[in-house]
Amino acid sequence: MAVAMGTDTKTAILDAAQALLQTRGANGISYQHISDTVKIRKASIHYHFPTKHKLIEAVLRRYCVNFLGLVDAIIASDDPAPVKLRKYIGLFDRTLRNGAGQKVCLCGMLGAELASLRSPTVTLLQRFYRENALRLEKILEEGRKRGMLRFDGEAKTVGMLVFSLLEGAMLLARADGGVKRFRRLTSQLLRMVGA
Amino acid sequence: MAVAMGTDTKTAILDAAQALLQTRGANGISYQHISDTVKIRKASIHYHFPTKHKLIEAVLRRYCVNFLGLVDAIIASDDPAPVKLRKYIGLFDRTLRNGAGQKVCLCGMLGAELASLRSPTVTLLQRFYRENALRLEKILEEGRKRGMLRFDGEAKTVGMLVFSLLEGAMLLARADGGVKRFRRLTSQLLRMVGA
DNA sequence: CATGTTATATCTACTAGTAGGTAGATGTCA
DNA sequence: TGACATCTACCTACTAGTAGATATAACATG
Repeated sequence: MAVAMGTDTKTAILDAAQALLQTRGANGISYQHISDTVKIRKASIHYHFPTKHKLIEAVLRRYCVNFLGLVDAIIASDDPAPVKLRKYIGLFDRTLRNGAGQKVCLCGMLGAELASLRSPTVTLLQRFYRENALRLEKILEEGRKRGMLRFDGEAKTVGMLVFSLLEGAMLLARADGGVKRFRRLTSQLLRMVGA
Repeated sequence: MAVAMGTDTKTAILDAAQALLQTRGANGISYQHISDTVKIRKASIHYHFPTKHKLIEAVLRRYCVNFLGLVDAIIASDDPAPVKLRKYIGLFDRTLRNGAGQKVCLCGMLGAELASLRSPTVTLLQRFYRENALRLEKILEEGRKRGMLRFDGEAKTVGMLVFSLLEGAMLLARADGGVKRFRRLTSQLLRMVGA
């Protein structure tokens, strides 16, 4: 089953690459690292993803689709805004938990390495940031309108603020304090938007 | 003047390394990059800093002392808390501006690359985070006591939140929106602590 | 004051290992 | 047979780090 096998391998490569990217970053990993994890030869990875840039781009593309899909599901639910917000934060919390406290958001990591990335990847990254801020704005605005959230200022700005904080808090929590600290920070954040 | 010359070179190496670290990260730079910038041979860098880890550690150590020194000066002034907070944020703002929008806080960058760092560097990084949170707590608590700041929750937690946001906002602003976006985020932050 | 000594600092030239990437043979299945 | 997938073997470029020669300047001694 050449086609099916190939697809599985491709997914396995993407999975391994993503996990490595989230812990060590783009400049901290090599095809050899991925090869060791997936148990496939280095050259075979090049067959599926001819260059490292293309591989990173593919990982990022898949990550964005998945992540924003989860966010959209949260938004589509009929939960009240504070619950939606909690669930949104839960996505980040889960990443921190699943990676044994060593993984951060892929886009936070790549954001730090921005100078090493190429055009399609950078554009994807920017879009990811914007899409998240946009969705948070939506949740916040709706929550405020229904009196379930309370904060001053534009919902758009607060949305960006929430997103920035989550990315920053993940980095800091990984270095010091772990999930526990992350939760203390997000609880405080929720309090500050009146949730 | 062997001694004086050596000191200057050492400083020049630290300066170049820091600038490169803030834009490209630890895994994104090499002794050759520094050599090109400082106009000294690669081997001469090894004379001053035998290994890359030692060099990074030295850069970080100097950065922490400088940065915390500036923060302490802000705290020691008799400005009201909201002004102190603004000045503190100004330190990050300046980094973003000076680096033509390409530099982020050294400790935010190294935080992302945590998995590639070694023990003394990691410890320094953790200390830097704690020291900043501590100083912010001080400013926040004092401001609230005097009625010049208004927020719910522990000052300690809010201090960590402010710091996390600043680190996160720098990363995001560099990728998308620049200094302008950074300022919009920090203005909103100030608003949320009643400044 | 001239001279030899020593420590500091820089250089050229090298090593072993790893990086990303390629060529081409081999296997495998429809 | 032919497309897909994987392999071995290799290439060139770059990595961190080392060895050893050389320059320089402060210092001690006759």
